[in-house]
Amino acid sequence: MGVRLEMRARNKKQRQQELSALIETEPFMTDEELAERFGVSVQTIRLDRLALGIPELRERIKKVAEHNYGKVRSLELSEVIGELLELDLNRLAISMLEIGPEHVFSRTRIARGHHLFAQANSLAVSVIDAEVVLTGMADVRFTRQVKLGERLISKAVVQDNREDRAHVNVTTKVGDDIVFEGQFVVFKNK
Amino acid sequence: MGVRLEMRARNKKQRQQELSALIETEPFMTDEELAERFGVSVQTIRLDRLALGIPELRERIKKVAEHNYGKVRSLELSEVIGELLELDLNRLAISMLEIGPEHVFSRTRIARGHHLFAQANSLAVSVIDAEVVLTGMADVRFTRQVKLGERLISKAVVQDNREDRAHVNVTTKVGDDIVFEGQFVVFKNK
DNA sequence: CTGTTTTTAGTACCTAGTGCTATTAGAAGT
DNA sequence: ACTTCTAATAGCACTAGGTACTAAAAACAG
Repeated sequence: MGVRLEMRARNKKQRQQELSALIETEPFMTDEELAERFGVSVQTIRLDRLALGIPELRERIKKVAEHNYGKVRSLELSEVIGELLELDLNRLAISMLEIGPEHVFSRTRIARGHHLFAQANSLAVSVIDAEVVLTGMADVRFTRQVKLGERLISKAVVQDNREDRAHVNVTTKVGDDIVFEGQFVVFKNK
Repeated sequence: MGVRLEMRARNKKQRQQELSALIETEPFMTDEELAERFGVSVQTIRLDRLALGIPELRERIKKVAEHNYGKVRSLELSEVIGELLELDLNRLAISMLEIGPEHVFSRTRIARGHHLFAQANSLAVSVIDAEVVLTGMADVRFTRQVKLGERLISKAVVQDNREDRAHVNVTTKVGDDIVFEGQFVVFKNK
C-alpha cells in the first residue's frame, strides 16, 4: 500500500464519515442532493450508503416519523415523564427515566436539569388522587450531575395531605447516589 | 333525486368521512390497504382522496416526520426552551414560549409546570457566560395557571455572579400577569 | 504497462403514487 | 324501453427515488 492509495482510501473513508454525519443531522436529503454536495456521482453515494448500511430516503423519513410519533407522545403527552413503576395513591410513587441523547447537553452529555424536574414534578402530581392537581411551589436541589445513559429512579412521598393542597417530597437516585431532591407543594381543584 | 341515488350518495359521503377519520388516526396506510379496508377499488380511494384533498402516503409520512422533527428539536435539543428574544450575557435574558397542545394536560388544557420550569431554567443557564453551566438549586412558585395558546415571556436577571456560581432570578409573565417566579443557583465549571 | 481500487454509467425493476381517458353498473326520469 | 346521470372501476403513460446488477472508465501503485 502506497501513499496515494492510502490517500484515496482516506478520501473515501472521510467522505463516508461525513456522509454518515450529514445524514444523521439532515436526514431529508435525496441521493442526488447528497451527490451534488460531495461532488461525486449518485452511484457513489449509493455505494457509500450500501457500505454504511444507511437506508434510502423514504425509509429514513419513515423511521423519523414513526420514531418521533411515539417519542413526542411519551415525552410530552403521557401523564408521567418516565415509566411509572409503583403507585400508591396519596402515599408514594416511583418512576424510572433513562437519560437519552434528547435529554442531555450535546457538548457535555450531562442531563439538563429540567428533565429531572419534569420527572419529579409529574410524579409529585400523579401521586395525588384528585380531579385536577397543579404544582404550586417547588424547592429543588440538583446534587450530582447525571450523564447520558444513566437511569433515574424517582421516588415521591406524600408528606402532608390537606383538603386543598399537599406536600410531596421527591428524591431521585442513580444507583445509590442521590442526584436530585425536591419539595413540591401541589394544589388540588376538586 | 330518488331514494336509491340518495343512498348511494350517502354511501359515498359516509365512506369519505370514514376515510378522513381513518387517515387522521392512522396516516401510514397505502391506497391499496385502504381499498381493501373499505371494500372498494384503489381508484375509488384515489378519487376520494382527490375530492377530500388528502395527499398521498409519502407526503403524509413526510409531514409527520418534519413536524415531529422540528418539534423534538425545539422541545429537546435546542439550547434554550422557547425563543430567545434578548441576551445580555451575565446580566439579563428574555425568551418567549407559546403554549401548544404538547405542553398541556389534555383534559384541562392547563400547561404542565415543568414546561414553565424548563423555559426558566434554560434561560437562567444560558444567561451565564461560562464553559459549562449547570443548575444547582431552584426555588420556584407557580402563581397562575397557564392555558393553551398563551404566550409566556420569561425574563432572567443575574443577581449575584461569583467565580463558581451565580444567582439568577426568573420571572415569567402572560401579558401583565406573573405566572411563574424562580430563584436559580447555577454552578460554573471553568 | 499491469493490476487493483474507486468511481461512474446504464439497465431492468420496484413502490406508491398522479393524471388522464375510457368503460361499466345501477338507478332515475320520461 | 330509452336516455341520462352518478358512482365506481379499469387501464395506460408517467413520476420520484430508489434497489440490484453489470459493465466500463478513471485513478493510481508497483
